[in-house]
Amino acid sequence: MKNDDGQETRERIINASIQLFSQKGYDATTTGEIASMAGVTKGLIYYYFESKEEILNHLVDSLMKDATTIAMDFVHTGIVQMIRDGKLDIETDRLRFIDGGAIRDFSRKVIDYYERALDFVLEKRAVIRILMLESLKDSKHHNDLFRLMELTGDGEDNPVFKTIYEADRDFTYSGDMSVFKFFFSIVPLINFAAHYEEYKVISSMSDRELKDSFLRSFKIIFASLVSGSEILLRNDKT
Amino acid sequence: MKNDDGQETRERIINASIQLFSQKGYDATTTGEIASMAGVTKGLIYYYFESKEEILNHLVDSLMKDATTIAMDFVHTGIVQMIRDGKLDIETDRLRFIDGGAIRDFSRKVIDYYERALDFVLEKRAVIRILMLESLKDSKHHNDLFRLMELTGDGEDNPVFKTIYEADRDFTYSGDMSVFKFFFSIVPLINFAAHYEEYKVISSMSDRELKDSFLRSFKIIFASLVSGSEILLRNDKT
Amino acid sequence: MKNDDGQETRERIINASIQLFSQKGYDATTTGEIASMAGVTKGLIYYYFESKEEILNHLVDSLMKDATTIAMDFVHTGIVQMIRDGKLDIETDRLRFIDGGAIRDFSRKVIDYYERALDFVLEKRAVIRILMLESLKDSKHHNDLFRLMELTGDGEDNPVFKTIYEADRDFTYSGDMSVFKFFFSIVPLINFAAHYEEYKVISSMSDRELKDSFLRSFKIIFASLVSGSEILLRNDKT
Amino acid sequence: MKNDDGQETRERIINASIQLFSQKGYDATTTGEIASMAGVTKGLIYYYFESKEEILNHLVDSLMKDATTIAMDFVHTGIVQMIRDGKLDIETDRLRFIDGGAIRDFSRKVIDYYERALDFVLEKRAVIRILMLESLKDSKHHNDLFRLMELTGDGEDNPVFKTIYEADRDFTYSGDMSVFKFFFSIVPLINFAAHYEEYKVISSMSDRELKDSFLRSFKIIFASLVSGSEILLRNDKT
DNA sequence: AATGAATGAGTATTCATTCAT
DNA sequence: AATGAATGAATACTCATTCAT
Repeated sequence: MKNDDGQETRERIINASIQLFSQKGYDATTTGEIASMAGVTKGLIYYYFESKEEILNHLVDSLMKDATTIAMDFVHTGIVQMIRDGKLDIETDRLRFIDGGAIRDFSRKVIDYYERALDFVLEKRAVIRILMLESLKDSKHHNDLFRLMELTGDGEDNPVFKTIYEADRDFTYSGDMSVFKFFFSIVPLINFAAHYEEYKVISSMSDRELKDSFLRSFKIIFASLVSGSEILLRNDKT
Repeated sequence: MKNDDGQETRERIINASIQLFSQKGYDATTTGEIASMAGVTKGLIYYYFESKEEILNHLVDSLMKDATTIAMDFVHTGIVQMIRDGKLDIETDRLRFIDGGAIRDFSRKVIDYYERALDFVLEKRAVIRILMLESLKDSKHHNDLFRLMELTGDGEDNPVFKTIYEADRDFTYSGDMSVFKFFFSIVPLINFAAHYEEYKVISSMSDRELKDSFLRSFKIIFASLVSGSEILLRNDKT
Repeated sequence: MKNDDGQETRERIINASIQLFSQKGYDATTTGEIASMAGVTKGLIYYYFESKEEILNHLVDSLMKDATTIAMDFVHTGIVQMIRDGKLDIETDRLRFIDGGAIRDFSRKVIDYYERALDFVLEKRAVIRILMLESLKDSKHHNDLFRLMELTGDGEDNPVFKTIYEADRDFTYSGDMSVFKFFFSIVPLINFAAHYEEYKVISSMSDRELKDSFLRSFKIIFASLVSGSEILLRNDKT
Repeated sequence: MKNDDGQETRERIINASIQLFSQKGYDATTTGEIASMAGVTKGLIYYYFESKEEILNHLVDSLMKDATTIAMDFVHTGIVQMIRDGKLDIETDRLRFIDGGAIRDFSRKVIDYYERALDFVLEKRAVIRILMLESLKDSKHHNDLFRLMELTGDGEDNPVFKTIYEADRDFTYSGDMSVFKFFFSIVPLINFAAHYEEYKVISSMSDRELKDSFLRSFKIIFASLVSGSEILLRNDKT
């Protein structure tokens, strides 16, 4: 198959890989299958990519890059801006707001952000599956799921943190906050996307209903964190 | 290596498989690796199992069986007993309790159950990882993760449901309740187990601290469902 | 070893397979042996054929196709033509000729055909061996030997029969005729080819002598069927 | 399965082997299949036989022994006796009889012998198949089919020959006679037995009809050899 | 850009055979 | 006589990758 536009061929290889990797897993997918689904010869794959693994890396890295962009945007328009406006102050293990209006403002921003993130992971759900599969294995992408968390977290080396860090040097999350955020916020989001198709079938809901239902659940969760003028996770036994 | 008790050999094959499948995934694990880790010859594997896949099936099926036992136990000592005692009534989309004492009673039972489930998934975390990996693929075990959910759910054909159903014919969960329970209760639990080792490393917590932190998060979540004399998921926008 | 014309490589695989299958039998031949005799790698065999069995199928099917062509040719230039010329009439269990000249004419054609068939099976004797081996087994080719017989026989579904059938609707062979034709005409021919090499050694004859001797035997057999103005197999006890 | 009479167990192994070897061929039959069909463990087979090949050897050797007995009997009661009685003289390329009565006598004996041989090969048809399969391969039993022919033939080393040889030192068959006897007498007989089941199906004849039909064919063949006071195969072109 | 022939190391599985009990 | 666990070499087949054109 001759093609003037090499980019389109490359796209076809990528899309075939996404579909196959997300269905059968990386290991169980053969280059032959990718080739035939993409409508190219096996040899041609090696013109565009150095190896099968390089295709995987490309997929995951692209996803991580897009995710970073979204997270960065939230941090900037949300947290950093509120700090600069004097509406928010980050203490050792909690975020302190100037008043009830600031909390409502922040809450809206967080929920908006979560909704945007939800749209993103649903759109990219095939790659999300691949990421989940690979993050469970001893692979190069073993830690990518955690890197997603750290995107809004407290690692020295991630760009989002650096942004926050520069805005307020005292920022740090408590351990509880981190656990909560990861396992009851990011993990549900990622898993919702990863298992979307199958869950939709067994739930008999429409796309709209399902998405709304999931967001309602998140709001309940989130509301449970907001109390009075604080967002907190107390270290004393509740 | 001769061995009178073939069962021990079989166990060694199973344990090696658990370790390898959970580390590298089923597809990337070779029978040669299983054999050498189990200290047996490749041929012997096929004396005990019909195929590599049959080993996987065995692992997953065992896990599902154990999980069912735990869930059944909770339903019996928790829900069914309270209904029989007249302390709990199950309505269309909520559980209604006779008084505050009944709620505290029930809450304790749920949290105890979650803790027991947590101990279980942590102990079996290697197999949980395998289950997660396989449930993401188009495999025989594609739906096993959902079957875990349905264990305390409302399918006509699962043993736990049948038990509840006999106790109260009107029982049913709302769609929201199901989404919440799956994505913000089971999914975090499963993922906590699956990513336990790696999370522990990056969190720098001890086993005890980590487990307690996770349970505290769950309690917050759970508390947000309890209100007055009801446990509910409201269908109106919150 | 690169080769522009893949067909030549394919031929080498086919020829090696013929040699090995006919010597050791299909089951006892390994793909490794085929590869090394053909001077290719094991993997390449699977580039040209889907499986070892597909090679076998190809060999046998080719032989059957060639045999069909030869049989068809005989039917056309022999039987059908004589019927059209009014020299031959086919009755229920015998062929009736118009006169002695017609019989001599027909006899010459049958013997010529048998000689051509003999040349064919001798040339293809390696594949004939394979066919015999497989037709003795519960394999896909279990009935191919009989299909050879039916090529000039009376099945509704074979092309030769259809040709004759169109020429004379009353045509049918008696059971005796069929037994005779198969076991004392086709079977000797096929076995002559299949055991040719070994028989030649123990008989100490040259190719020419052996072939002539075999044909003389056939002529005696054939002559015993021709009597008066008929070719027949009587149903009364001889 | 415990068994007091080891012989019966041995028989079960033999019978299972006959059935399986004749259906799938020696190479494609596994010791596991033999064991399960015989109702014994794999290990036990090696108590009774040194190897899988030894089972095959046993089957074929038994058949050859029985066949030899039948052939010997014919030679004694047929040929040798007639020679001793002065009714038959064996010349270079023909058998010369004293008169028409001697021919009828001899013919009856030959046909009786063929009929007995037919009963024998039909009874042993499973082993005959195995013999045919093996005689087509480069195996230990490569020449066993020819050894069957030589049983009434002219090899220095076979017991039947020795008997005839001692009765008349001038005995020898012409090449033609040998070709005829092998390919149009023994080969049809053996093939009739080997393909019996399948041929029966496609011919729609009963056992009785089929056997009679085959014998009638043989009689026609045989009659064509008997002419005047001689049984001959002429070396001049017929 | 694209093809398709070719490679070779690897993979699950099989199987005749052994052997301690 | 009989079992069943164990072996290890072999087997059909796969697949990521290379490369000349």
